Amino acid sequence: MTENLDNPQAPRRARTRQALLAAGAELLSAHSIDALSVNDIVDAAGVAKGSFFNHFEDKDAFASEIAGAIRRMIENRVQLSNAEISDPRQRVARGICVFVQFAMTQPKQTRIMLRGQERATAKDHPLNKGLRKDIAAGIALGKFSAGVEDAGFILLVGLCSALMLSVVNEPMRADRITVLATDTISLGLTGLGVPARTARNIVTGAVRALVTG
Amino acid sequence: MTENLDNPQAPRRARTRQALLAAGAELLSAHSIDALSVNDIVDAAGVAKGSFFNHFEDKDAFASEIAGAIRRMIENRVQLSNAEISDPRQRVARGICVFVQFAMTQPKQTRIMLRGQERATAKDHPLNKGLRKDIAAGIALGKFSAGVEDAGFILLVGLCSALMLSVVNEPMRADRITVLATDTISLGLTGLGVPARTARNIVTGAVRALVTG
DNA sequence: TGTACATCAGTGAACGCGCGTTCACTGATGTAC
DNA sequence: TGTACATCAGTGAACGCGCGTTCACTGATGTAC
Repeated sequence: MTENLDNPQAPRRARTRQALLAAGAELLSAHSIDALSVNDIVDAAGVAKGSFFNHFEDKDAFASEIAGAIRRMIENRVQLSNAEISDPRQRVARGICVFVQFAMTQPKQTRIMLRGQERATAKDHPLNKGLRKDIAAGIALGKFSAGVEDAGFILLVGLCSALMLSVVNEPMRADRITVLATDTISLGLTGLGVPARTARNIVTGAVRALVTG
Repeated sequence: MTENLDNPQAPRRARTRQALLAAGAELLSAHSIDALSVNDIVDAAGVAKGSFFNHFEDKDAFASEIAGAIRRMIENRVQLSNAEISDPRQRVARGICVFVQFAMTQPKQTRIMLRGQERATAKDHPLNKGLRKDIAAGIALGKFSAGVEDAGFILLVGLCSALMLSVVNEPMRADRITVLATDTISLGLTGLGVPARTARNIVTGAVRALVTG
């Protein structure tokens, strides 16, 4: 992105690049990169075949670029939404809310994200590191049960994925999604040892702040 | 399968078919069907290219056959393991244990199963119907909190997927998996409203009966 | 049991199509003065 | 501002390769008698 600002011919180049990325995001929401041809991509983008290789090494680099952009987008949103929040229970609830919100508003990007989820529980992923840190902090503060570091992590990651999957796969009105997310995240926190009523209050607040508002 | 018994030439035909399916299971555990060529498959199976089309309409039918066989296998195992169990809490715990066990012993099939999980939360899937029925029964009996039909379902489906993903992606000794599964499923039941200590007892019993034993 | 025949499944060469990739050319954009 | 030039990105025809699919042939298996 930075190089575009330095380069006086950026606008034209950037337009082509964006057209390709947008077409790719559209197509990849329905098919794996292996199921797509470069012809499919350039036809959808309305550019010549040769242009594809002006911008991307090959199909796989193209797909990685798109997946990476989506990942960075959601990482930013989670971090932003939790910047001023210190309570680990709230941080966890708000983080998952951001994902649900993303699934509601960007179903296509969400499908791409969910398809590449072989590494969803990998410990080196920034988002997973953050979640693990929040869980550890919650345990240290006595807000979560002792010893749930690993199991709690798996519970919450799974819950978040399954919730997003439901949102993008089942046609639902926004208010229905809000209720479902509130219920599901509350159960998750309850599982981690937060009293059921407290969990619900915390989650309701998070949903109000991030999804409804 | 039945036609093989009627057909006197079954053995030879069945052998070729099995070689193709076994090679497919191996290859599909690492790549999507779109990333594989028929050449890849017949080379791995050690049969001639033409034979592939004696047995399967095309690549997609071949992949469906393999995925379907895996799905039927796990459905059978879950049903068998719960045939004599009526307590919904136990049924849920044992069902998830069967999945974990499967992930431990059949990591390749598990990867194939997890890759095709776009429909993991679909309501018409037999396993999902069963899980929903168990949750409803648990609520009716007062064993699970009121109103957790949908949220509890999402929580448990997500937990089960994330647990399997961890098992196949992170190298772990069997005893570590046992502990992790026990912890995670316990948190899940706790989330659904089962008292933490009761949940742990139920899950420990299920794990003993199905994974350890 | 042995022989002649029928059926069936396996084989791999051959086909043409569509793919990823290249590159000489065109036209747009920016720069010098 | 206008003109000549340089640079850069877009274009699409052309390439050869590997793909999915077909099919005439071979050899294995089973049947008749």
